Amino acid sequence: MNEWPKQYTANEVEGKWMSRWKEMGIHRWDPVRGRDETFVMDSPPPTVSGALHIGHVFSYTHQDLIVRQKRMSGLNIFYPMGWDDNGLPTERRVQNYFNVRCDPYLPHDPHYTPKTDGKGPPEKVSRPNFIQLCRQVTRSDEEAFRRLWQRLGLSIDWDQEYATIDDFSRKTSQLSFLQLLRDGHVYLTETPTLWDVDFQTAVAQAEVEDRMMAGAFHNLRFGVKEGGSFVIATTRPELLAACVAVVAHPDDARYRPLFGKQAVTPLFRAPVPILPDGRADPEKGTGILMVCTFGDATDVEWWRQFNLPLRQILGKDGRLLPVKFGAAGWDSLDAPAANRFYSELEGRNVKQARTAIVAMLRTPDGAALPDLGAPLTGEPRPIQHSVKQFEKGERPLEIITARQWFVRLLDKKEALIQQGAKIQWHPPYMRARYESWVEGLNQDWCVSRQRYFGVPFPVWHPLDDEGRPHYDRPILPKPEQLPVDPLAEPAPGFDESLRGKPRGFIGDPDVMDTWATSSLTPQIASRWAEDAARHRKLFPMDVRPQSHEIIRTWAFYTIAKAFLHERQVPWRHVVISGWILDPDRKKMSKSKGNVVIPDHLLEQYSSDAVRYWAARARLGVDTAYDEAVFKNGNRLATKIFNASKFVAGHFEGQDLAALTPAMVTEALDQGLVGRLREVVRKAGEEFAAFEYANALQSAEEFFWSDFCDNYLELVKGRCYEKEETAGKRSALATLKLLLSVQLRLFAPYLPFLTEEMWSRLFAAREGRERSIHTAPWPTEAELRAVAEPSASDPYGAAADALREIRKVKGEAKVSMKTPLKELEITGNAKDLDAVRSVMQDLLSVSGAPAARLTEGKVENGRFKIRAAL
RNA sequence: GCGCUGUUAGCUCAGUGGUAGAGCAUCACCUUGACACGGUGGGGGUCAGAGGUUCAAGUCCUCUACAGCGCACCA
Repeated sequence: MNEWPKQYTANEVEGKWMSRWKEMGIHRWDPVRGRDETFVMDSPPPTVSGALHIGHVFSYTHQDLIVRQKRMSGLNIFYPMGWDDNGLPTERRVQNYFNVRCDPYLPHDPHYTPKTDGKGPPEKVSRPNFIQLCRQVTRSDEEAFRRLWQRLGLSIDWDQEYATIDDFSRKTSQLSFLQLLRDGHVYLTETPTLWDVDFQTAVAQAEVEDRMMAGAFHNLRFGVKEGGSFVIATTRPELLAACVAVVAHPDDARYRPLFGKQAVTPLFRAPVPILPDGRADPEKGTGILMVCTFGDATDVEWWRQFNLPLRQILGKDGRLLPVKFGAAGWDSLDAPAANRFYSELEGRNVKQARTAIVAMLRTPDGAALPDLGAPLTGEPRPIQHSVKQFEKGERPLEIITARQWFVRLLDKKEALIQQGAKIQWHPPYMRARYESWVEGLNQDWCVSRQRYFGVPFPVWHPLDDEGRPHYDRPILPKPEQLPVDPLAEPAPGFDESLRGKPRGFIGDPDVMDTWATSSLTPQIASRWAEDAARHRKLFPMDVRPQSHEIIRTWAFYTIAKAFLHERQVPWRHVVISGWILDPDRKKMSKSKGNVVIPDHLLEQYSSDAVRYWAARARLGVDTAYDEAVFKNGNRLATKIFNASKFVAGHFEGQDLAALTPAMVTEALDQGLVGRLREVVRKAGEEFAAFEYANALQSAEEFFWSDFCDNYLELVKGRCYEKEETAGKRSALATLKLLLSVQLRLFAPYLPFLTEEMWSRLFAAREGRERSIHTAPWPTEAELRAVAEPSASDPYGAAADALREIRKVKGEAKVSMKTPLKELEITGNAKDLDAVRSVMQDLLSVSGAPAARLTEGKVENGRFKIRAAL
């Protein structure tokens, strides 16, 4: 037997095992075994360009706990790892890192190398060069994650690694798109779209966040063409030139006489209809409002409902476009004046335009009709109101008309809620979040992004004789051609020279929403796009672990895709990890600047200790970041090490194989095995419900209090006997069984320490038991090999009596080792029988030469002890 | 506005109708035979508040307060 060190040195041990496990191949999925004996985890591909932080450690540990317990239960584990690398976070990181901006109109420079000084205005680089930089950055970011996962001991099958931008993921994503297009679930249309003016891309409803912002009501006097005036209230005066109608509530007596007449806007003197509609709130503002193209979602509704003209004044860069009043669609009663006013706004961004237009609205010559006075009546009244923003953006979203690809979901809300109900959510109440999200959907899924580092749409558009694209006749690749890049490869049947030429083609310029690919992680991992048999073996998957803020994105889109493609749920269970809160109970996030970087923690406290901290958090429950819990983890590891060392010491010179459950003949030993059986039963049940924290708690309670504090002390006397008595053999056989079972109970949580102990004590050369992580998860049956004690609860009796004896010694302020001179135990007949069955151990631990047992009534507790020192 | 979750010891949390718990912190005591990264014992709680159901409520129901989150609204 190897020499046991005085202390456990986690860093050394942890470094050793990760590479050993790799050599042993114990994390590998076996493609031969059937679905029924396979456990499939749809592990989240982290956004690699995001900061690594303790939250990652937290939630990925949760998955690993589940996976490790299932592996020990004999299941064939499929635990892949992907990297989510495409999309805006990476682009943004590349822009900052290299100080570059993508200019898609620049030609590819094959000899491009990025500058390193990063000073001055950003360098413009071509799309292929930009993508190349993105790939370069993500490669090194992935490496950082990979290192951390390995250090943390995640039992990932690295043969199943993927990245959401790699060839196969692009193929999968494009194939999914083509199938949805074929089945009529996808359409291309020019429509008002939520638009981020900084990133200059469309975004989907799921990426929109409502944020409270300061704004102001501006009261503007409109004229009535037939005579008179009224005052509207708006928070967006800069959109006045885009006004296409005025709306008030049909029952509003103040404005009823105006319906059917024409309003005239200030400054631009555009005649617009005055319309009645129930959505106008008489209580709000002045009760009458202007409809612009487009200030908000209701504007879009009115625009559609009343078939209003489009006056787009906001450009994709968020600046006001050049427009000409007096031209078709831009009616004005005084076009020269309108154009003079507008020239003050053109080219300005929203904020600048607002300042400029408010100044003009203060002058009487801006009046809609002569003699109405300055259009701005009163001062703007500041308000706080919620404004839609891109979750990654800083300026409010605009609504801009653009051609976009959509996945049709609004007509499937009911079905998608049904799908959600077929999945078991842990904790169950998280399903409510999914449902309220689906119920609140008000747009189809906009999947096109006007960006660069993403999966391209596998689509070309034919050009007519004049070189105009026909968007209703897309040219599509054959599935076997995928992945394709329509901007780099010619459309099927065309020569590259016809790109952009009349009767030629253009490639669709957009890339897909990152979620369009991430929502296919089950299909990517199962290789749905090329291996139907493998897909059937892995899909639907068993568990999707994720955090709750992405229920509306990742969970929702994945459920939607699985439904659209196969009318299936993607997984049977969703397990939701909580958040990490900083000590002030604020969510830990990069933007708040309160994140904790995990590397030094793993050094300082060991991976096992950090995993222990993560394991104590129940699903869905937010957890305060508390280093005291890491220390607790270390204490547990140390205690297990020391207990194992003690047991190992008594195994010296013993034939371990000969210590069988049949040798457990002592009542104390049998009684304790019975208790552990309860712990094993509970742990199994808890794990079945993914409640690993509760399983840990019972194992820990048993280990610390029953095994270490009580049993080891009670049994020491027998262990140290010189002779090979039946009592000693019973003790050793019990220690072997109890320690083996307990190490296995702790193995998912403390994989390094338990493997080290297992390798010293129990590891076999071959088969499942060569590693604790493939060794069988403890079962009640295994512990039933030990006979039941004849007395009732002998261990409990011994523990209770011991507590009383310790109390006596404690009150006398003497060492627990001080022997008792006399001992009398009073209790009822049944309990005294139990005491009698463990008497040898009780005398040994108390140091009493003998004990008198007296039958009698006891006030509190089971026994009354009278002891003399 | 609608909804979900929570409120238990100084702190972090467990407790799923039957005598209020754990770890940390705190106090006192115990050091050579696994472990001072330890052991033993103690102090500390009208379980947010009010009502109700029940033989019995931290636990079930109703309302209220506070906190966090989700959804919706956004002139």
